[in-house]
Parts: sequence; structure tokens; C-alpha cells
Amino acid sequence: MTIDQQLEFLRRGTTEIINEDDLAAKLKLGRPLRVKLGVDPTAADVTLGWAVVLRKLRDFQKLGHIACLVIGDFTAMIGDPSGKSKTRKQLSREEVQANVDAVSQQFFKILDPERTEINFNKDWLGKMTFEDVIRLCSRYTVARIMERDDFTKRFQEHKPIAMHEILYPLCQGMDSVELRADVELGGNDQKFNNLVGRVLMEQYGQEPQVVLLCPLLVGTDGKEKMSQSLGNYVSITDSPRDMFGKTMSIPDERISNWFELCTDVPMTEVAEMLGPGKNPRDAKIRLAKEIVSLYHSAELADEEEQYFIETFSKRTQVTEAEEATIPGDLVQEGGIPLASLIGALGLAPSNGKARDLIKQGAVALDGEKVSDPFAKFAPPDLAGKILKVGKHQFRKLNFNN
RNA sequence: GGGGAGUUGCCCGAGUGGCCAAUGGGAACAGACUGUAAAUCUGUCGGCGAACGCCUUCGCAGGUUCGAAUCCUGCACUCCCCA
Repeated sequence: MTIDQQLEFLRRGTTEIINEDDLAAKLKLGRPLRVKLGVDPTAADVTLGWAVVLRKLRDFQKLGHIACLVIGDFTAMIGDPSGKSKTRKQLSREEVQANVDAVSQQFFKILDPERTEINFNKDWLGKMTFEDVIRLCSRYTVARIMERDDFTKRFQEHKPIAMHEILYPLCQGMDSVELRADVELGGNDQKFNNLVGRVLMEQYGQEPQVVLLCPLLVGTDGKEKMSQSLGNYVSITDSPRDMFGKTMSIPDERISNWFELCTDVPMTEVAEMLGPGKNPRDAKIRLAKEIVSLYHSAELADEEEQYFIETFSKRTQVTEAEEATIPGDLVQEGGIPLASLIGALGLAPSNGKARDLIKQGAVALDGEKVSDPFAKFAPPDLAGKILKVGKHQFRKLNFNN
């Protein structure tokens, strides 16, 4: 590949590269570049949103470069400033390692382990003395820190900003210095932090890193950015069924964006699928299949398409579902109250809510709506039946005496 | 250091002694309609209980009162102005 082709390849699915000339120059060096990506050690699941950046990192690996992951076990104490100014407790290396181990398995569904380096920023940030910290702080000004729109906004709204929070960008910048990063990848919200890295690297006599930003994937709600805490996410470890279903629930306006960021389907093809006279639903099915194929397999993707069409489009009675055993201690004279069963199986947060759901007509047994919130059933009458709660929760009941 | 304002349910926010489990909005959930889309309409939205009801919740801890989210005291935290 020529340098131009490489640039073209890397540019796909990014919002900004600061700056392209520097990147071209670095690519010309002909050596493997060190491409940094910061990782929060508390995260449990890799979401499709996170995968956007990981996939870009993989693109660099494909060109022969090295992925330098920085596990923010030190910076986790601060947490990326978001209005919660609590200092979190420091995680022990063992705790961090356990998280990292769990998450790396997911990483390597995307990344090439041979070209991945894992670092922990506690190794250098944790060793800085107070004097080092003061010297570091002297290299940056309050005004520049306050440029961060998050800080600006909170300041204007009279919301608290704790002192340690403003150290966060500096910490991340020090990571780049320590790793001698050539490139730093990040989501669009990381722009400020990553740029601080550029400034600090120059201050420490290094060539500034190139910053490459990826757009944030909007979650399944179509509004907020995808995140675990908002519950609008698809995890790359989700079952094929969930992955397919969640993808089908995104608003139409997001289809194109999801194709661009989550799949390798050429955008010209996507434009075609969404063209005039086409049903966006079909494009969405294709999208769901692409995603399932990527993290599971094409076969499973086909199966899920069938299941989806049968169950939700044609509304055919479901015959197979996750098995659930009826807890024996629910059995009482006159049968098991259905609401209690729903609560006990975790299909509703409480029995009261379960009753509400029944009243609202959200509960069915083998396709037959149950509308009496106090309905009771004898276990043998329940065994083998499919319990449906809400739009998409199904359980096949069984009972052991 | 001085003066002032504030802390309510997932979020925002009303409530200043009983009619408050606490108005309203948003979010969320369910139903109808559909393409598990959007829009719209309807309903639910602290826990337990079949129900009268009971329990827990309005920063934390005490107190006054027959009765407190509402009054008093102390503590914690936040914001503003002055230095």
C-alpha cells in the first residue's frame, strides 16, 4: 500500500485526524508505530461503541503497527471528569489484573494479540513525587484546562469541579510521554485529553503524537452515546439473539451510522440499501446479521434472522426459549401465583411490578394472555409452557418435584 | 475569615406542620398501532399484601409535636458574593 492508500484506509470511520501531514510523515518512517489507546480498568464489557475504536486500532495493526494499551489503574482513582467528583478507591494490581484478564478476551476478538502491548499507568504515575506533580502542573495553565467544555459548562452552571479532576487530562498526557506514543486513538470525547498529550510531549522534548478521533456510537435508544451505565448498549459478548434484537430496535436514522462504524460493509452499498423505495427494515436486518456474523458466525446470523422474522414479524408462537425452573418453594395450596413466579425468575423487579405487567396484558402462557393479576397455576400445568413477559422475554418453564 | 443560598424519588423540579408515598416534566416500562423503527394514543411508575392496611423514603444524627419532607439543634456536603 502506498502512503496515500494507507491514509485512506485509516481515515475511514474517523471524525478527525490531528493532523494528517504528521501522520503521513510517521507512516513514511517505515517502522511500526506505537498506537496508544487508554482503557478504563473498571469496564466489564466491550460494547459496540468501544469496538469502534478497537476496530480502528486493529486497522493500524493490519498495517504492521503496535497497539499500546494503557490500563488506567492509576487514573481510575479520578475517573474521567463527568460531574461526579468523588475520588474512587485505588484498585489493587490483583483486582485490576482480574478485570484486564476478563476484558482482554473480548479485546482479542478484535485485536491481534501478537501486536498488542499492555501497560499500567500506575507504574509511572504512581511513582511521581509531589514535586514531580507540581512541576507537571506548572507546564499547563488554568485557562487552558478550563477550555475543556465539560469544565467550562460545570463552571458556568455553578457545579463543583474538584481539584483532582483537572489533573486527569495531565495524567493522560503523561501516559503518552511515558509510552512515547506516535499516535493516540480515542473517541471524540477524548479530544481534549489527547491534545494535552501533544502539548506535554513537546514540553518533554518529544515529537507530539498524532491524535485520531473516532465518532461516538449512539446507543440503541438512538439518543445518548452507547454506554453500559445508560443500558443502551450491545456488548460484543451478547448472545446472537440479543445482539440481533437490540440492533433491530435502533431508530432508522441510526442505521447508516451503525453500518459505518460497526461493519465493513462499503458505504456505497449502504446508501443503496437505504435508497428511495427501499424498506429500512431490510437494511436493519442486514446490519444485525453483519454484526452477529462479526462476533459470532454467519450461520448463527442466519438462524437469528429466521427466529426474528418468525417471532416478531409473523408473531408465530415461540416453541423454544431459555429454560427456567420453577422454584419449589413457591408452591402453595391452590397453585403458584403467576406474579410471584415472574418476580422470582427475575422477569420483573418485584411482585407488584409483575402484577402490573399482567394487568397491562404483557404476560402470556403459550401465547395465551393472562389478565388476572392474581392468577394461580398448578406446577404441572405450567411445566413445558412458554412464559412471555413483555415484548421479548421468553422462558420455557420446567418443574422438578 | 465574613455574609448569603441550597441538599426531595433514575434525572430535573414543586411542596414550608396533618388532605404527602409526596404536583409537574423527562427517562423508563407495558398495551394499541407497527417494521422489537419513528410518530401518536392509553396505562404503570418505592416495597410487602387479595383487600382495609402495613413498612421504608425527602443530605446525616438528634429534638419539639397527638402528628414533620415541612419547625428547632448539631454535623456533612455544594454554590454565590466579599477578602
